[in-house]
Amino acid sequence: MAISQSQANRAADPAFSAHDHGHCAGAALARAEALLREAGARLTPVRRRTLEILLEEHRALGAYDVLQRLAAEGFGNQPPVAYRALDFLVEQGLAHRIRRLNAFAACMHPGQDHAPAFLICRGCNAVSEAEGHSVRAALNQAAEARGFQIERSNIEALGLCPKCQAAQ
Amino acid sequence: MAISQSQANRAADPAFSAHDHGHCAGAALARAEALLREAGARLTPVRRRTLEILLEEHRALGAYDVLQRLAAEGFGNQPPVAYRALDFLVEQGLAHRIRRLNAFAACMHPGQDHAPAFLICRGCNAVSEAEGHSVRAALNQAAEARGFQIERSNIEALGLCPKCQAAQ
DNA sequence: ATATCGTATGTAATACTATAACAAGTCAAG
DNA sequence: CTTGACTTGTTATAGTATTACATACGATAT
Repeated sequence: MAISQSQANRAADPAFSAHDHGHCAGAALARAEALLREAGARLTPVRRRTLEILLEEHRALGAYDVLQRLAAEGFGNQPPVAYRALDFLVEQGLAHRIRRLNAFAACMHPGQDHAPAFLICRGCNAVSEAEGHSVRAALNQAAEARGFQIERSNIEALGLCPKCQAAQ
Repeated sequence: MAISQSQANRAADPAFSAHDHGHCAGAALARAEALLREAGARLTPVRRRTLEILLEEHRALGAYDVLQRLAAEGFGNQPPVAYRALDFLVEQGLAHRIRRLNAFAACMHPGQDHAPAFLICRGCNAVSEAEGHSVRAALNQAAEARGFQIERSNIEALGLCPKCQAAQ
């Protein structure tokens, strides 16, 4: 058989494999617009452009990377310009902060109540937003056993994606 | 009954409740010494003092907080002094980096192969190193399903500890 | 239309976190 | 007692994030 067992069993992960990214990013942007309309929040030009920049790749970008892009396109070039747009997107659930990288990544499942576990490839810098409900559940249980009330959490893993493992 | 159900079922968490901290910290320090001897690494004065400082409380300290303490005690007062000691402790498994806080906390279970899930109280700043093997297992499974190979991970939750919930 | 109020943007200044690079000192093995 | 690995100290700089304030925009109510 030509396909290995691990590949056969593997869920397709857009972050780690070729896919129609135009569709992927476009859909996320469309959903974002709808969500904001519903929430009564404004997707202003800086915010929209910031989200588009994050959506370009399945990677996390530092605030200053984003700022540089924004400034080159005529927006302000001081840190708060980027931080405000990024913080807004995070608050609205349209982006995530990747603490291990001091960086931000577009949310791939905006609107869906999801529990992202981030898989960060140190080979190609791709960031996958893995479905982590089971991880979250285990974390909730551990917290509950101690009477701790979780408000926010971050679950991140660093390692190698399938492609970069093969490239070794 | 005087004790609530949640309290009765609750595992005692040293980070969130009164305990013999002298013993708690002393034991961790003793284990650290033994581990380093075994590993052939040196617990120099700066390193030892850094670990002691972290062990004073169940809290995470920023590198510059530690540096200030060290400098006041006659050690160097430039950032690398603190970062080097802290990085050493983290490498040796005697301390953990809390990414959400850009800070460091002493490991409460040095030597034991554990999978810490950090519970960070935003009320009192206490940091508990919860046992997270089940969390880690769930994360491993999510990663494996995507063919991702985890090398390091960080699992952190922000919220309120039992005391601070009551204090609300 | 236009006055008003909350929100958003732009900028300057600064605070906080982290690393690179090099010199000098320490310690154990040979 | 010398070598070589490691540790510490210092200078300088890079990278990340926030505070404070001024200006501009946009929806709403006159």
